Amino acid sequence: MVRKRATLKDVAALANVSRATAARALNSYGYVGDETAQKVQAAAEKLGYRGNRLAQALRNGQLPIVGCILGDIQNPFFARIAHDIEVLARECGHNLVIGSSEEELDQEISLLSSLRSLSIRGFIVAPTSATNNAHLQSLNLENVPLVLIDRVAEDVESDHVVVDNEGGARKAVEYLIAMGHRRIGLLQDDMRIFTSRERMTGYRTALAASGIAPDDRLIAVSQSTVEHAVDATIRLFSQKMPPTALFTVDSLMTQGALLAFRSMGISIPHDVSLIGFDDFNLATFTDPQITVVSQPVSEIGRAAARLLFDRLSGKSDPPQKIRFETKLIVRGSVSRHSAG
Amino acid sequence: MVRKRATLKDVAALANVSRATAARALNSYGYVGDETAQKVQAAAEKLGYRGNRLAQALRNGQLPIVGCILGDIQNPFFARIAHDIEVLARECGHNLVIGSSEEELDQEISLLSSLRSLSIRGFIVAPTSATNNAHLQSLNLENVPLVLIDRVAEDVESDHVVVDNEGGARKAVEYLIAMGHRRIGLLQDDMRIFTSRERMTGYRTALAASGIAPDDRLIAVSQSTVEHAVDATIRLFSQKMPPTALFTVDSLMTQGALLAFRSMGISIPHDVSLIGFDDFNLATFTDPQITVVSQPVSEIGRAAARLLFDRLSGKSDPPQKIRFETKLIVRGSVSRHSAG
DNA sequence: AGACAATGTGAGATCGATCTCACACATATT
DNA sequence: AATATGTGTGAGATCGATCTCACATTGTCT
Repeated sequence: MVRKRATLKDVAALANVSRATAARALNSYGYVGDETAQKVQAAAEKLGYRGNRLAQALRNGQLPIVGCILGDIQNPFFARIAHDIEVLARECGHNLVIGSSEEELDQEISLLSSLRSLSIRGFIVAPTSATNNAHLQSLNLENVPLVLIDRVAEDVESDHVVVDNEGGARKAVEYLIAMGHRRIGLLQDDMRIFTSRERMTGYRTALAASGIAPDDRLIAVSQSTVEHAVDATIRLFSQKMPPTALFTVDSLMTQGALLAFRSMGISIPHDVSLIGFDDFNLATFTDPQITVVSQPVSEIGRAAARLLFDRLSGKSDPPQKIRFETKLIVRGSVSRHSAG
Repeated sequence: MVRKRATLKDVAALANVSRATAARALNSYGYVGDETAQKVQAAAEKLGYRGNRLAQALRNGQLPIVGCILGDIQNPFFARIAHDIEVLARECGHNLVIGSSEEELDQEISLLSSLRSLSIRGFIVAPTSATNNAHLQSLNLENVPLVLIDRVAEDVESDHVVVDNEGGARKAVEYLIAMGHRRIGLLQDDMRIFTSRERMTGYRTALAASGIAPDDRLIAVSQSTVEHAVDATIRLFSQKMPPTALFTVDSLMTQGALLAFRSMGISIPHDVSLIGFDDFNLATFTDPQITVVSQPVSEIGRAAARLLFDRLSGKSDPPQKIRFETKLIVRGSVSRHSAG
C-alpha cells in the first residue's frame, strides 16, 4: 500500500491549528504558545512529517544543494576532492550533486545549465577549458557563487583554488636536466585544460633556461586515462630517437606510462627516467619507487568548499585566489644520463 | 548588476499571451496556433528562458534526479560505478546526487532521509549493513524505486546487482590451497558489509572443503583504505606464525598489503603469496604481477542504472536479481608452498 | 439553419511551505 | 479611561509551472 508523505497541512489539521501556526511551531520563529507548539510537535512526530525541501526551496529561492562539476571522478585526484567537498557540504547541511564533464566543454555547459535550473545554491567547477567560459561568467551575472578548482578560467572573476603547476613541472624538468637528460618527453592531456597548459609552460621554461631547444616530437597528448596513456607512451617511445626521460602530467597517465614501459621491455630507471605529476598509492611500491611532484590533494577540496560556503553565508570580499605549493618528491625512478 | 532569471510569466508577457498558452507552446501539448507558438518561442529565446525545475517538480511531484549512496567514492570500484551511473542518468535526462555513507549506517540513514525530502525519483544504494535496513524498507512502502548495488540487504524486496563474491573468494582460496598453502590469511573489511560476509564465507568454505581448520589469528579486519590496510597487514604478519598466503577483499586493501610487505621486507611471491579481490590499474605492473579475482566493474553500474530507469518508466515486474560472475586471473603473486 | 465537433486561448486552482498582514486579546503605561 | 505594547493566531498571497475547465471562434455535417 502506498502511503503519501505527510504535509504541513496534515500536521496543522491534526493539531487543530492553521498552517501558519504549524510552520511557526516547527521552525520556531514568531510567537507561538507553548501548549500549541507542543501539540504541533506531537502531530508532526506522529505523522512522521518531514518538510518538502522542494516547496521550501521554491518559496525562498534556493535548494540546499551545491553542485560540483569535475573532469573525471575516476581520477583519484578528483575522487578525493569530491569526497572532501561532500564531507564539508554535509557538515553545512547541504547535499552535493556531482557531475562529470569528461573534459568535454559541451558536456560541462549542459550539465551546468541543467543544474542551474535546479536553483542550486552554488558551484564548484574544474573548468574544462581555460578560455571558453561564457557559461561561467553568466553565473557571476546572476550572482550564483562559484569556486573554481584545480583550474582557472580566464575572464571569470571568482574564488579559485589551484596548485603551482608551472613551478612543479619546472622543478621536475630541472631535476631531469640536472641529472643529465636533454631529450625529455612530456605526456600531457588536452591543451585546453588549464593545468595542462601550466605544466607545459613549466616544462618549456625549464628547457629554455638550460638552452635546450623544444622538440614537438617529444610531446605526446593523451586523454587522462590509463589506457590512453599506454598508447600514447608506446607511440612516443617507438620513435627512432625516443626521449631518455619522461614527465607525465597526472597520476593516471603516469600509471599508463609504467604499463607501457613494461609492455615494451623498457626498464626504469635504466632505460628511461620518469617523473609524474601527482602522487599515487603504489608510487612507493613499484621497483624502483616513482619520483613525483606531489600536490596537497587533501587540502584542495576542503579549501574550495570552505570558500563556497563562506560566499553562501554572505561573505562578499574580493575573490580569493588560493595557490598551493607543489613538492618534488625524489624517489628512484630517475637516473643520471651520461650525455652520448 | 544582478539579472533575475526569466520566468514563464515574463515570456508570456513578452509574447502577449497567457501563461497557459506559453506553457503549451513551450511544452508542445494541447492546441496552440502556429503563429502564437512562434511568438512564444521567440520570446523565450530572447529572454533566455529556462524552466524552473523546482516549480515543475513541486507541481508534478518529482525531480529528475536520482540519488546514489555508495560506500566510498575514493575506492576506484565505486568511482567507476558512480561514473557509469552518471552517464546513463544523463542519457535519461536525469542528474545524479552522489552521497558517501563512509560505511557508517547512521550516515547512510541521514543521507537517505535528506535526499528523500528532495523528492528524488529513485535510489541506487550500496547498503552499509546487510541486516539493518528499516530505512530501505520504507522506500518500498512509499513506492520509491530502489536498486541495491554490490550488496544485498535482507528483507528488502528490490532489484539488485551484485557479483559472485563467495564463488570468487572460494576460487582464490582453493587456488592457494592447491598451491600448497594451509596458513592462509584473510584481510577483510567490516563484517556488517555484505560483500565482506560473502567473501569470508567463500574463504571458509574453501578451507573447510580441504579440511583446514579456520584460525581467527589469520584474519585481520581493516577499513577499506590503503592506510588502514597497511597497518592491518603489518599486524597480521608480525605474529610468530604468520600466514604463508594472503587473500584481500578489495583493491585498496590489496595495495595496502603490497605497501606493508615492502616496508616489512617481505617479498612476493617468495615469502608470501597474494591474491586480491578486484583488479586494479597497476596489478600488471608490479613485479610480480598480482593475481586477482576480477569482477565486471564496467557492467555493474550500467546494469543498476538500467534497472532503476526501467522502474522509473513504470515497469513493475518482480524484483530482478542480477549476479555477475567473478574470474580468477592468475598472474605471478602466488608461488607453490612446500609444506614444512 | 441548427447542431456539433475541432481548434485556440485565458482564468484560476494546484503543488507545499513560508511570510506578511490584520486582528484578537491581554497586560502595562499615562 | 484611553492608549500603547506584547502575545498569539489565522487568512491569504507568494514562489513558478502545469493543468483543468470554461469560453470563444471557426468549420462541418445533417
